[in-house]
Amino acid sequence: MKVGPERADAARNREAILTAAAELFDRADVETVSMNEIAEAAGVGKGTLFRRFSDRGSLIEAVLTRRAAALLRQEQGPPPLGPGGEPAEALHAYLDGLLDFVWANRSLIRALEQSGPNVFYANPASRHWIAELTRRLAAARPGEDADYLAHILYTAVRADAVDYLYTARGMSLDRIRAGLHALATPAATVPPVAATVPVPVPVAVAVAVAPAVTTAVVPRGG
Amino acid sequence: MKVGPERADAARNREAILTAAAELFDRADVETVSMNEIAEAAGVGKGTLFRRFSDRGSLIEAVLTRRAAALLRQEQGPPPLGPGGEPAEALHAYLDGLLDFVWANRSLIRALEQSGPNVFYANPASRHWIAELTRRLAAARPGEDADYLAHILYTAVRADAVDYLYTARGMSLDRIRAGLHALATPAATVPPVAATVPVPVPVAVAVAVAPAVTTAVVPRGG
DNA sequence: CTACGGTGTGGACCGGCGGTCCGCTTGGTG
DNA sequence: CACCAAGCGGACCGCCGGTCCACACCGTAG
Repeated sequence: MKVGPERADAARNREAILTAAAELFDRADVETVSMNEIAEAAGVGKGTLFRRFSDRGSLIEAVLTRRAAALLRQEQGPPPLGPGGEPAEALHAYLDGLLDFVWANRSLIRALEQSGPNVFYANPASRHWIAELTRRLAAARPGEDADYLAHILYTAVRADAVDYLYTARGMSLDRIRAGLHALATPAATVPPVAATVPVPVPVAVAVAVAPAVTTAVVPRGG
Repeated sequence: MKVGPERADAARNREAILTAAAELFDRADVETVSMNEIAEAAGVGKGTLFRRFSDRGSLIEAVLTRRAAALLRQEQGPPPLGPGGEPAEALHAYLDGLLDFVWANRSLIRALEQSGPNVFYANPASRHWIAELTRRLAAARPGEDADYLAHILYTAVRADAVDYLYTARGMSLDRIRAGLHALATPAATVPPVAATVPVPVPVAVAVAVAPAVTTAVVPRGG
């Protein structure tokens, strides 16, 4: 397993592939985008495509990981999204960040969800987010089953679920957000819940689709 | 479009296909079961298979619909699962029924979830269950966003989610059930929630996998 | 019981998929 | 510049879901 420097053409092709894949996946209906198309759009051969990304799933994961980087960076920034601050607020800010991320990347995430059993829950980014949710829930709602609740909250922001609620059921993103926050609010302190949008919606993350950016993919001599 | 009686051999083959498919799907990893295999296992040609079930998704749906019949029948029985009775109890009994059904048929439901975008939410049985959940939630928790909550509760019993919690996270079915009930409990009346299993677990449905049963498919020589 | 029409059958066949292979090209190095 | 491994690309593979059609067999009319 060579981890060393990548040849210039290889790095260039990796970029081309990731960019082309991201664009095609965003266009629509990820299921219908074939590896052939991606290779062609990226201007590389199929062999090259599969040399960089061993299979379909790992390509999708790579595209998504890059998108997730923005969110992960913010997690290490200042509160409320970053560590520290009041537990309940930290939890709600986190949920907002997650929902915004999912919303911005929903078609891609749907692709990931479809790409194999359990990859949605089992992939590293998800595990990180669930763990973080669990931590914040445990802080905000001691005495409850934080682990279970974290999984449910994370399930509640699954791309296909959110997409279905929005597209097929006509729920606004704000309504979904409000519901999510209500779900996360400790039973003890929950107000009557005004069924509208009482939540602050603070940080909002704004990962958006992002123009890919590269920022030194091959650090090499790190 | 002939809707009348099916020829004897056609009916026999339909049964054979449904039975074989159900068995293969239950064996493991639904994604890996091909239509070819099903046809072979059922002892029919591929043409026959596709004549009865226009595509993969509709075959899966047909198998599942048959399984769901048991649950739907109980819904029209006596309370708490059937109509009438105290709202909160009706809601919890319903969730139990749903969870048990999902548990008993999880591999099949996972197949359905994978068979296309939104088919999990959009198929008739799901819509029915979600609507029923909404009704019971609205009765048990007036003033809240019952529609959203119903979808979240239904999402919380998605086969892959439950399966992941059980298999990968080692949560017992009882723990999952307890979490589900806590989620459904109105904020106002929720006790400290003992993180263990305080729920009654009343009706339990017991749909199980059911040995398919045929009930006189090929009368012929009566 | 026989003749017959059309529904039902089955497996060869199809286009395209994800993935592999390998002879040729090209970037990096001394 | 010479060298050669890393990289490349597209022909190729096995198999998938799905289609097609010559033929079989069911059910009925006589």
